[in-house]
Amino acid sequence: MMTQKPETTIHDIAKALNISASTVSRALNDNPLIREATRKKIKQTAEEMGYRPNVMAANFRTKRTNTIGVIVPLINRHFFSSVISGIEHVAYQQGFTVTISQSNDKFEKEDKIAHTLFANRVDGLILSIAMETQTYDHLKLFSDRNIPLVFFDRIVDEIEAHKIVVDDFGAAYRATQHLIDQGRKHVAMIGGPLNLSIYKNRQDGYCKALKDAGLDFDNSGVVNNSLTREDGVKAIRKLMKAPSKPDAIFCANDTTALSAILYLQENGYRVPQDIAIVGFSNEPFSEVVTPAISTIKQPGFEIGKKAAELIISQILKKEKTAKFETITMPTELIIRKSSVV
Amino acid sequence: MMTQKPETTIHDIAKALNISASTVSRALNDNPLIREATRKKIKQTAEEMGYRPNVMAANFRTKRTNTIGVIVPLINRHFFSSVISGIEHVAYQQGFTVTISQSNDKFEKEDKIAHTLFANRVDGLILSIAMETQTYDHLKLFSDRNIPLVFFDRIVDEIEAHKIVVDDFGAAYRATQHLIDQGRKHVAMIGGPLNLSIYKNRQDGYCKALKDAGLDFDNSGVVNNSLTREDGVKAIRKLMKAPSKPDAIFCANDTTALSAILYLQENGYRVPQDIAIVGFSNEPFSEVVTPAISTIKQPGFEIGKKAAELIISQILKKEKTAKFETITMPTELIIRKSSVV
DNA sequence: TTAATCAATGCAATCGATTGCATTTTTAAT
DNA sequence: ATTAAAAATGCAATCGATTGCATTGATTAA
Repeated sequence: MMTQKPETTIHDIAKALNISASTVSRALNDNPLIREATRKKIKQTAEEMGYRPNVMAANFRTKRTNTIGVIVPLINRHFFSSVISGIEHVAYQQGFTVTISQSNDKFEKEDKIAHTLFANRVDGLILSIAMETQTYDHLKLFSDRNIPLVFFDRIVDEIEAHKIVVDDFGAAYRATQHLIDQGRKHVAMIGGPLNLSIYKNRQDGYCKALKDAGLDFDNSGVVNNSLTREDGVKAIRKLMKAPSKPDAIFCANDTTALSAILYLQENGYRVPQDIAIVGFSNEPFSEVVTPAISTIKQPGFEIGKKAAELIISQILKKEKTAKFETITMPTELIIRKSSVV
Repeated sequence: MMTQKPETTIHDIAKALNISASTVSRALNDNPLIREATRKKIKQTAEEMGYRPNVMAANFRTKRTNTIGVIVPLINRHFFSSVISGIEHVAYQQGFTVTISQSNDKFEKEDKIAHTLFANRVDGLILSIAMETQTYDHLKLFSDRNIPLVFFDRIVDEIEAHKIVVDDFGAAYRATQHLIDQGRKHVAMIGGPLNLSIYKNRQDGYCKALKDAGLDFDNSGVVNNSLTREDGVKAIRKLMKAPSKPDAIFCANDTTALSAILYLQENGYRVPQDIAIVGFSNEPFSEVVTPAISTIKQPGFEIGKKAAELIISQILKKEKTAKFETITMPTELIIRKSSVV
């Protein structure tokens, strides 16, 4: 079999042209110190010799990897994969590489991944924390050493960093208000774990809307769970067994909204006539279910783009003085059949 | 502000313990040459000194990155994100990092990404090629240098490598046969670009099923396009304008199946009564649309796991002699309402 | 023409871990 | 106790690109 031909290095090029390796290095990096003619000749020779820069050597020397780490709860989830897609889009344009991991909503895995990415010297980290996560030492690892950090969606208040969120409170408020506008009096809610601010905010928005409308807020009208398809079924079952049945439900995601709709239909209720439903996130299925699910659209791709832009600008600028900002991306209440008779 | 405290290196540890750096290095890597007691002491000191290995230095020296590159057409696509999820799952267990890029189905981007990943010295590459891709020099880059390569789904016949596919031919055959079993006589097809073998195979399976059933194969009964939602609408419109209207349609993906269903419903046709539909891929929405779409389920997560296993085993074993195999993963025809009256 | 200035290029150290080979220490056997 | 064998550790080169500083060559002003 063929033996690996050894890679050509800048030293080989230098030798071939009878110049020094430093000049070659500078020329290839378009350093203005090098004369145009020299640069041209060097680049041409490099081309001819099939030179491929050894990125690892450069990274090692410069202490930069041009790599952005990303941790999401689950890659295989429309919102998150959209965000990743946006991140990758921007990162690629700027010459960065994106390394992706999923926490599976487990703290332990998130912790290990963070350490791995740290050890791999990613230039920055973009993440949305796991449902389980309640302590943040693994993230302080980054912030303590001034490695840029950007949170999106599921953010951490305790750590100073750029954060990208949507106006969960406002969106939930408008969703609930919309249900009330439809004449509903008993608006229940299926909510997520309250240690995550997004779910807390959605719930607060829901409560505020009820209060502002002068509707009684009855605690039994809210069920919190982890928002899976199965948990959704348990939740809707519980809600329908309560003494005062709801005539509308605001769900903290579309998955549980779907659970609710299917359960209700199977049990002889009509959606939206008997019970109106609004979800959150605008999953691809929401548009095509019958009835189509009214929901809050979150701009996943844009969030990803913004996150990448923020982290790259932090990576590139030396000044670590930057004020950290929390950016709120716009949402849109999409009204479909599930909430309007 | 605080100044960056310099990282501790193995030399620092060596100095602290008055031993050599090589011993430290070996101890930390659990090299059996080092005595148990020594190892223990070293590890403890490393811990105390807050030692963090410089992965870049190690990578540079060992010429391995423990990184697997992945290129998919679009991250934000259920099948692909499922595969990625599977890849990440296995890679993580084995201590590998996964770098992900999307080609957006553009050859040019795929080409650039491949070069970037190559320059970054990924230990292996897993990919599903872009619709546009017709030449493979950017992939030979890897195969020529014995860098493991695994194709999945959209494979390349011209390059020797492990390949993971599903039995597109058989699945399409069964899907078509299923439609014929329902008494349909004019089964049309919405197909993909034929330069991709998966679409070629699906089309061949469809044709074979028609022939075996003694049904006339009428060329006007097939429309090929790039299988987007919009193209699906164009395709179904074209099919319905043809002189002999179909009474069933096999679609090469669920997206176009959905296009067809929505178009037909808007235009007064009943699905499945007037026209039966079968899709391909089992997208999340397919189950919940009305009517639910009959489709072929592809095990994305499993494909990802298998791909990762294959590439890692290649990376770890020195022998480059391995016979390349093409693994066919099982599919399942899921019969739902869209094809059965 | 000569010194002074600026533009190009070269020298050599450096980044931190790994590893083949040499050397020392320990263990076992006589 | 002595030596051979085995086990543990150390030495020093190495990976390839980068970069501060030194040096050379070219240009300009006096």
